[in-house]
Amino acid sequence: MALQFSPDRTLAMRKPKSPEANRARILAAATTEFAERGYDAASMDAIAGRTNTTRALINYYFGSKEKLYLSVLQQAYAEIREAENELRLDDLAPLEAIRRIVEFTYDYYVAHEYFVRLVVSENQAKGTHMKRSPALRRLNRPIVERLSAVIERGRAAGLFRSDIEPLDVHMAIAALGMFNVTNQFTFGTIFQREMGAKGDVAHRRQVVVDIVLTWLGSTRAAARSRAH
Amino acid sequence: MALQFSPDRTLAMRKPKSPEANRARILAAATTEFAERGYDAASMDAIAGRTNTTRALINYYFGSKEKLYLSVLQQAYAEIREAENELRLDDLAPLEAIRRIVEFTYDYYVAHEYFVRLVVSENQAKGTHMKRSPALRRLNRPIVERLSAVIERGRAAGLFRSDIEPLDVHMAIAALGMFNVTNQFTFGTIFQREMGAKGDVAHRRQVVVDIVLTWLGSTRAAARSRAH
Amino acid sequence: MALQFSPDRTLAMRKPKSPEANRARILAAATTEFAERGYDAASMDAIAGRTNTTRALINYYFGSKEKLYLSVLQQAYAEIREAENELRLDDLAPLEAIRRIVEFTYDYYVAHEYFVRLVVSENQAKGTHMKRSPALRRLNRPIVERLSAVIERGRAAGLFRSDIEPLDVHMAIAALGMFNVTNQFTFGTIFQREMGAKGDVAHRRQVVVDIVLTWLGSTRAAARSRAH
Amino acid sequence: MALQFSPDRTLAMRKPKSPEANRARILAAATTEFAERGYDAASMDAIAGRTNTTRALINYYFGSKEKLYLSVLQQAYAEIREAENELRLDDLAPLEAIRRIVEFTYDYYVAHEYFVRLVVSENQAKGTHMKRSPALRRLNRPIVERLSAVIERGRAAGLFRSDIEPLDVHMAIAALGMFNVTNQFTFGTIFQREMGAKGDVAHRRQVVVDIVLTWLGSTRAAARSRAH
DNA sequence: AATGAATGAGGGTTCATTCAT
DNA sequence: AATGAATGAACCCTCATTCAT
Repeated sequence: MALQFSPDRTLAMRKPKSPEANRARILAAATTEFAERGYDAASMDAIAGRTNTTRALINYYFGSKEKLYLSVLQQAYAEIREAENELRLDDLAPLEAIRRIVEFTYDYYVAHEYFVRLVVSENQAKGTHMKRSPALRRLNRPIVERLSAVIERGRAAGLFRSDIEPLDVHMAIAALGMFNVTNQFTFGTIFQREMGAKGDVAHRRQVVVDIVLTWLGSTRAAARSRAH
Repeated sequence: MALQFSPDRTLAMRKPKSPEANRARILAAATTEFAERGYDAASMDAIAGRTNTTRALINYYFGSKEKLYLSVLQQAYAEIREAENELRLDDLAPLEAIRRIVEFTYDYYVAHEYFVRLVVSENQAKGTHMKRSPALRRLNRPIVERLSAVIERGRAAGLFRSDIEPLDVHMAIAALGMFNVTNQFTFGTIFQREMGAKGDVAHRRQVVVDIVLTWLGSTRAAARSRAH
Repeated sequence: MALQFSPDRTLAMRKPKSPEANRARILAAATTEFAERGYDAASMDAIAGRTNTTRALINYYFGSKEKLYLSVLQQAYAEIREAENELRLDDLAPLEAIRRIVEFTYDYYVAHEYFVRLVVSENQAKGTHMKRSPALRRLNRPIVERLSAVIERGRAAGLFRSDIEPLDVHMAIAALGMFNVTNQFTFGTIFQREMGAKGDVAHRRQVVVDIVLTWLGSTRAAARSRAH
Repeated sequence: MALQFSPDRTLAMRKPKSPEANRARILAAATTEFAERGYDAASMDAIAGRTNTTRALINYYFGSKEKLYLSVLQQAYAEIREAENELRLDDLAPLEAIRRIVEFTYDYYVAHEYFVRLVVSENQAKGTHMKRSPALRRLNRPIVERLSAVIERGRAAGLFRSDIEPLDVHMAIAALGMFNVTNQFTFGTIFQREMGAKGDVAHRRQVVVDIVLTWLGSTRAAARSRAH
């Protein structure tokens, strides 16, 4: 997904022929702006500026700031869902499949920081806008079903603990991957460590793989002892 | 520890006697406002409204919106640092000490959501304001040193792996605890699970304890096999 | 006579076959909108919305907002003129004929509030648009001629005073009937009395009949004494 | 009440010393604008322009367009109430007192067209704003009480009919006086008669006096015969 | 030490109209 | 004959800040 447009490409055309392209350009610019500044602070003018159009045109296409924002959110989720569909987990042994899921997720967040920022932004807004959009409320990310299937295979092979909920595994993967992006500035500053797409990404990703696989693969006995 | 602690602790009192109290009230109101809406979207007027004062007075006390924000951030970090200082880890066995750290961190985030929101907000702003404040750039949170000491004790006792960096442990603890708060709205909506201070907090906290202790306590051999 | 007649009589039908029908639908919707909000505040978009067409189409049919408005005004006057033509005054004794005129006028205003609102609106605009339309400037409402004829009959029969101008009679009838509709909200609120189509319409109409007939029927001597 | 300001008087002063004067100037300008164009069509910018200030300042003083409008309405009603208080009806015989009330009302509307236009405008808006203002909802215009007292005196003296409600008398007076102003443009155009403050004001006012006095003074028997 | 007054900039949205097709 | 696309202007309101007192 190309978020960075060369402004020159569109500067000349006053009246773009295709409204589809216009819509897409606005959506891309809005994605950047909303990801960059959050819903409230994002400016319709800034979005217009990024696309060489006007606020009026944006409202013509999307109706309002909130509707535009919801379109952005919807597309962002659609994109990650699409990417998740590309994973070929059935070809891999359970352990390798988990590793792939973790690495995919970790890398996706690093490569698509805008997605992470949008999700964070929506959470900072307490999910206000998501609540109002039936389409977004109905969202479900297939990654958890895939994850469940892999875990089931692993359990059948005696490789994974059976007292761990797949959703908790997903949460751990998401949390550890997101944190790398969401907290890169404060964490980086306070602990002097490069985060996000900077520094030793491979190492930090490997740590997450390690955490998740260790957890999933530990024996039940050990788990019991940890719980008092 | 009091759950759901509100920073706006002086909202009830109307006309404070001293300028000190005035300053404190403004700081408390600003904490709430900045946490609630983020830096850009926060309104000086709203802060004034929460304190029965005026925008002019706030500028008189703090100089500008950004300086006020930095004061808020500084105090928020000072408060968690203080709380971390209360932990009495030396009295505990390594394993129990780690458990206490994880639970403390998890609970602190749940109870002090405003702190989490401020940190997220500053990261969404890419650390812009933190960078400009020498005091904040010099921030250090003692928790990592305490954590290091505990891990060292655990290693000496042959309980913990020795190839894990304490900072990575802290990151895992912070990530898993923060995610519970930061992503409660989207995650909750998409996966139909109560997050944050709602739902089965104890279970979710126990999951985090389990993840961290399993990881720390796994054998080196197992770890080696996981890294290809 | 149908009380509460709505000009928006075709709102239900969706896609009309002929451009004629389209024009009529737009006119009806425009009547409602202009009556409801006044010329300036009326929105071409709202009119388009009421007809499931677009602003562009309306301009295509009518040329501009003002031309549309003038068409609306013209039709509104044409309609009351038509209704006035239905009165069969020659069959009635002078006194009864006057009563019928008063009651017709009073009821017409109550039932066709949109007409009253359009007239008021045009007056609030100081007749700007009417002035520009030759057709509207040439408007004549036959009611006054009919009224004159009745008064003449009444005078010949010695029933009515002869020093009263028919136009003043018409003005009194119109004023008293219009006020009931035009000032229903402020008058109703301030004096706690239901106005317009609500409350005791029959009583209020009877008051107007009483006023007009008393005035017309009073003796010249009495009138002279009243004028100092 | 001076609605027409010489703009020169205030053009030089950038920062008026007295906020009171500023408030008054804005209120005066707003009165003119709202009376001229109605609530919806009135422009905050135009009001600002009339006072050499800015929209922001007006909002600073009045909070919003609607609050400003309500202040205008309130002042307009306060002014007519004040004027009504100046009437010295007790010194006059009942018949003369009624004549004075009719003439006062008629003249007030002619001289204070802005008041009539505001009232009409609020009615065109269906009383929306008045409903929201407790102060305006509580309005009562003392003229009706004065009128009642005079009518009572007249009845006691055997001069007036006793089956007429004072409120209906007030309504007739108001209706006939208002119509002269409110419908001056359409009525004038259609019937070629000067209305409002133009033409033979004295004659038209005398007609209203005649109508009201004739009605009030007619015998009961006559009235009975008119009601079928 | 403290504050009411004032303001320029920018916020999102609605508007009537134009124009190429 | 009819319409989707596009736009510049104007709409009301909120903002953080300045300044005289």
